[in-house]
Amino acid sequence: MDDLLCPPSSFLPPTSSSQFCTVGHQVLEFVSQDLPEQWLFHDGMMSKNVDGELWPMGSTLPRSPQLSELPPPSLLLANPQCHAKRRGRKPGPRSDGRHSVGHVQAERQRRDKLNRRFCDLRAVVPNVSRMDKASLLADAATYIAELRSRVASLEEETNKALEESPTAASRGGPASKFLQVDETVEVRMMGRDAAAVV
Amino acid sequence: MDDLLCPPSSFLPPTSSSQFCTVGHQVLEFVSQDLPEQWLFHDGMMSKNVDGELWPMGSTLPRSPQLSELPPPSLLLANPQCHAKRRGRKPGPRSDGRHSVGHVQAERQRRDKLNRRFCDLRAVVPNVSRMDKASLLADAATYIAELRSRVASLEEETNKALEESPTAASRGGPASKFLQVDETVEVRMMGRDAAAVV
DNA sequence: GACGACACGTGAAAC
DNA sequence: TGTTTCACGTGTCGT
Repeated sequence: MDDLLCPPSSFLPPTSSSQFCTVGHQVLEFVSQDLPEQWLFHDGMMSKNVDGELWPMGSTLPRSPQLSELPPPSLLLANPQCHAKRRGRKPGPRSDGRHSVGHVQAERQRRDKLNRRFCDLRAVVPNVSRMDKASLLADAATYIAELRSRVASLEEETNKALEESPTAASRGGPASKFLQVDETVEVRMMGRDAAAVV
Repeated sequence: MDDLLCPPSSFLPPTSSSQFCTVGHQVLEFVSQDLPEQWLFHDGMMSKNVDGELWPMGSTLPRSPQLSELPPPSLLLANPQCHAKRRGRKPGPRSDGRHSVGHVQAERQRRDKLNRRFCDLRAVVPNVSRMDKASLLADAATYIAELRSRVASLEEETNKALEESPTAASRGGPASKFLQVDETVEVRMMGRDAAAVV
């Protein structure tokens, strides 16, 4: 049942490892190489309607139909970036409406809002070393610090270059981007035998 | 016993609300203005030893003494940034060693590792609009995009200024090479954790 | 009391 | 095997 939501074309051999050898630059390359978890672009509301279909012994939670309205399967097949292999717990067989019916829904909504934010944070951070949430946060922090230091050095260099030739700023160049390679090469290991230049 | 870990000087009036007005810019100002939650710098291992002391009906979990070794109280008083008001659930009255004794510890360790990462992500992101985790992630993503666009514009400006006056490049800079970013950078592995750009 | 945000313990999958 | 990461439901606290 799981394979219906995640088409087999996006499935990978279980021997993952050692992909994306020299892909690097810093231009936000797409990250659709492996997908070990659900860390991909959250196209719309996707990770909402997972129970009742994914898990065979689904919970009988009365999900509100205007919120968890699952898209037609054609649209589902067009977007192979749902969570490939679910890791967590099953949606529990609870739902005895004792005193927390909408609470579990609200918590679920909050949870996958947070997961969406994780997804699009991962979309803007290159070189995410591992796929954990913790590593993503650490890489985001180091990337922000690195970007900030690069901005500082570039500002300093721009000031020096501009006081060298004050007329340079008013010209229109052919917009060829350059990347300063000293002091910010920073080869980062992505696995056992792969690296990426940031 | 609780007050020893969290000194009363860091306690807040219960009427929190409306902090972090316009503090921002982007220069990594310190964020020690209000502390509505535990989003502060995680000085060392602090959020580990919280149960059994904070909650009156604490769990009787046998925490390993070499991991949750709390620092001397003098160091604790010097750093008043523990979590002020705990929000979550109590550490459950379980701990019946049926089949998951170290599992709850491992999960707890993972949880506050993630919280530490949240803390030091929050340390490098300015303008954190609200104190939620979700807002922090969203602000981090937008801040990364903003920093990146600023780097791009600064690089373009630097290049224009440098190709206007080519004597600036041969100035006293320490071998500042420039590398065009459109062509592939070939990283060659020299060992297990070393690489060379050729 | 309802809503929002967190942390907790726990089952289950991946490594 | 054991370790690690994740999602789930739930209790609790503060608006």
